[in-house]
Amino acid sequence: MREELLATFNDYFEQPLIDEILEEGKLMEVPAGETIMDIGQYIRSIPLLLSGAIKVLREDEEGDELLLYYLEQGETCSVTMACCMGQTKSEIRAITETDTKIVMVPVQKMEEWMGKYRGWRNYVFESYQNRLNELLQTVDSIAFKNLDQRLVDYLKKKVEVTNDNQIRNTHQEIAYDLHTSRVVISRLLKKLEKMKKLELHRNYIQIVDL
Amino acid sequence: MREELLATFNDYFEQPLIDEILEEGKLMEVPAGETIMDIGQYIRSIPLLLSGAIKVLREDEEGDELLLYYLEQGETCSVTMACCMGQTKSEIRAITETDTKIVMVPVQKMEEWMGKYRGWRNYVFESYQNRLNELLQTVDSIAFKNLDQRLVDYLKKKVEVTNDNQIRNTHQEIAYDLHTSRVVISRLLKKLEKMKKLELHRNYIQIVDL
DNA sequence: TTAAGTTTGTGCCCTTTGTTACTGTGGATT
DNA sequence: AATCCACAGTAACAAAGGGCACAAACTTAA
Repeated sequence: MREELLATFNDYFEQPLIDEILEEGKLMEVPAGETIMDIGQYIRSIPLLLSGAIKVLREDEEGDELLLYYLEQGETCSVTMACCMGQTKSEIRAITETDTKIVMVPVQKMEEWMGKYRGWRNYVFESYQNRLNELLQTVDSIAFKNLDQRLVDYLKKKVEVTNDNQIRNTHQEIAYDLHTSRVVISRLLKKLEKMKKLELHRNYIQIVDL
Repeated sequence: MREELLATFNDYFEQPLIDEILEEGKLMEVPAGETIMDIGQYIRSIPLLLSGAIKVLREDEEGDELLLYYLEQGETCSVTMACCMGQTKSEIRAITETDTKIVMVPVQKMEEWMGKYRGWRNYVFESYQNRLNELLQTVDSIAFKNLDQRLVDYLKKKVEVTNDNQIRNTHQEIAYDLHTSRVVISRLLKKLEKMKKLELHRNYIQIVDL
């Protein structure tokens, strides 16, 4: 765990902080597809992502979903932090997109470190900034772009995050992430296939050139 | 200025911090409708809102707009903070919705105070949290709701923020905020009028019961 | 092998939202 | 009074996206 922590966070965190994280944090290895945080849950620790990717999504009262953004190596979930600090229930759901390694840090420590370590403060700050910017991107996407473009962006991001040119999802799953219907996604994917940007197969999509 | 600062921020800030703000901050009185921050600008100070309301909006490349949220008394713009800290250009535009009083604090001070004052640190964090939550609301709104509901929400919020049951805007202005066209807004407003929820007049809308 | 379930393709129609174009109206200007 | 102009109302049409139904293809289990 020490090596992985250093590899990912050495640039941000001072040595004593690394030591404290090693002492207080709990390492978790989570396979892809697990829900590690759900809407309405109370949260007592925040995740530092050592490797892999986590997708963060929002749900409304009727159970309709929407992908907000992915967390990648070295990142943490500011929305979760916000919930921790405010002692409120989680506003989001987090699902591992790939196999991941996560260090879970208890909330009390995170508050303590805020006063104690400059590196931690900067990191937390930077996280908030990144999350705000990602959310702005998300807003842009749903407000200003049409579904064709959103789908292409989604596929690109997926390739980047999973580091795999084959997207192993059903059309229905993609539809959930983009908050639309399976039929619509099938239609748009077919259009992209005709444009030679990808090839459709059963249970996976081969990305050619987006 | 001292009284206004105390009235708004006394619960958050310790006395020496208040004194520093008085010393370093610049008081601005801005009439309604002024752009106090624009997309692409570099930002060297962050605003603390003493009274009034500011609307914060996003714009895409084609100049299409979308209202993100309002800032009210005691709040500050975290997106602006994020830009300051990251030394990047503003991602948003801020326009005074009503007449406002604002204290502008230079960025360097704000960073200095982060280490020095617990109250400031908490305030800044809480601001980020509020902004994140507001943005999530915005995402919900545009992702999950249809225009009818978004318009009603918009009008409600406007009444709350301006503290006035008459909304003094043209249909075109409302259309810009919701990123749609004037014709569509006129249509929906007419529908709401038929439902006795409001009365349409030239240049203003009388809210009856939303 | 047969049956059942999952995934994808597609046609048809509906709703929501956006666009264009034209009309009317009240206020301001000359 | 004549003119101009910003604002609002409305009809007609277009486009994007969603819903339903059904077929086809493939997978898994019995």
